[in-house]
Amino acid sequence: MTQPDSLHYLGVRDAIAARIAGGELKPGERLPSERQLQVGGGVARGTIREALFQLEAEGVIYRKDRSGWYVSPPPVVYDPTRWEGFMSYVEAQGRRPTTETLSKTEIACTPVLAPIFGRPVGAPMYRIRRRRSVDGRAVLVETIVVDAAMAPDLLSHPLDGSLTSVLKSAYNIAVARNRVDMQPCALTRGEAEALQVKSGLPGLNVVRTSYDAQGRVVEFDREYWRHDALKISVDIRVR
Amino acid sequence: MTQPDSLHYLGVRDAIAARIAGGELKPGERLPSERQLQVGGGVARGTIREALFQLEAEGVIYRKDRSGWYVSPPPVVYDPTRWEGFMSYVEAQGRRPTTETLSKTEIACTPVLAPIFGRPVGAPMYRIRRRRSVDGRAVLVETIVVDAAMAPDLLSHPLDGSLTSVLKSAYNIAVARNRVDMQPCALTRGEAEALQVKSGLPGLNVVRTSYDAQGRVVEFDREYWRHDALKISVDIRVR
DNA sequence: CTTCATTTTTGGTATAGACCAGAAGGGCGG
DNA sequence: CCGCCCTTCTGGTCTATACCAAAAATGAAG
Repeated sequence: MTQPDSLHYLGVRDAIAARIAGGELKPGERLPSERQLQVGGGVARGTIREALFQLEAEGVIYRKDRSGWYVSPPPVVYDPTRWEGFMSYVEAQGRRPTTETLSKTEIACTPVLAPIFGRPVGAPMYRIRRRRSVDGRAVLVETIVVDAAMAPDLLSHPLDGSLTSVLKSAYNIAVARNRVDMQPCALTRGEAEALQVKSGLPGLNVVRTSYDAQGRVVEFDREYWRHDALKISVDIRVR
Repeated sequence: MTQPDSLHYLGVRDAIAARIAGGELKPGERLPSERQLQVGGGVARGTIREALFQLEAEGVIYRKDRSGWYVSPPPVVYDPTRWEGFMSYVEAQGRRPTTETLSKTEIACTPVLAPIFGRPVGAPMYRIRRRRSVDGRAVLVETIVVDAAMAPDLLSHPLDGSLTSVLKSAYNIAVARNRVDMQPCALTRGEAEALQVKSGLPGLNVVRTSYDAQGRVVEFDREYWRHDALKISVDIRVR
């Protein structure tokens, strides 16, 4: 798989990357349109797009559907072992976090959820869907499930902040253990729509299960992140 | 960004995905060629490729340059907080790990490495480049740097196994702390070539810094993973 | 000023055709 | 049997064109 350095789209890619690295185009700024990038220099739009796709995979640029290509802001650093919640760690990095609650409903425990929570199928659960943004750009959508028996009337509390602190202050439920799974994925229909990206774009699937001191599942959370919005950082002392 | 379900390439994608999910095509098996997938049903090769790219992003299939598309094997689970080394945790999952040493050289400490190791620029260091595979498929390339003063004559030891255990048994150096950073990236020229993938494909960049009990940097390791080869899993007790 | 409808621009999808370099396979000669 | 060459197949790149739907810009009307 040797590469001859002479591929057309790689040249286009590097030219654009240079303009970004050189500060000519700043984070959040819009790139010239694909047709403008052709300039007339005998390059097909498909070739321009190939270059843009590469930069997108690198996290250098992102797109808004039918609006244009934009320079990506720096990613948020996330340490799964330190659990302060989205709002505080984004703020700690000098960024502006926001949360929107997309829906909150009471559901019946499904066959998938039952073994996770150790509760019978049909038991009442709360499901909360939220979208979280950094500096106005949506970076993740999440679906949280909580056992209704542990936190009755949860949905009447404010849900646009830290759910963990609501559970602690209103129900005296403390998280003692966290299990986090992460895997690259493609964003499908539902998540892509909520993140306002094209379906099929790469993303990161983060599944977090929180347990209390008795080992009961407090919170089951599935998050879909934009692949370019996150940087994972873990610092551990070996026992 | 509503999507009308009627897009041609999504239909093609789902048809192929169904054949894989249905067991007609098994992990490691080769898909029919792009031109064969056109069948004559009035679909352009570009549309077929669009569908294949999506499945690739999802980790369902992967490609070998100019050879064909293949069904992906399941990913390896990796827990950055548990540090047994590549060989043992891959084996523990019933897979066959292999390591090749691509190069091993003594280098002078660079301006980038100097502050990491707390050593002057020009100090002798060892640099080891390795490629690691699972069941015969290359999944990562890594570049390890070790301070030569801490592990004199390191390069004469066998390097195709666990480096950590070599450091421990031969030099009595134990890792007390690990720092791991992970970020989605695009695989560039060098890594892509070593992994035998096309340059620009998405990957995961893992940077691990290991410290001993005195806080000295024992090992600085930069890994580039295929994006579809890895699943990250962390389990932590909250203090 | 705001509001609403229209036009323009933009990226998204799709077709068709072309050529290339590398992989794979077959056959030939040793 | 092995090794080498040549052909075939395959994905990789690129051009050119076309049409669509959504976003953005524009302009008219209130």
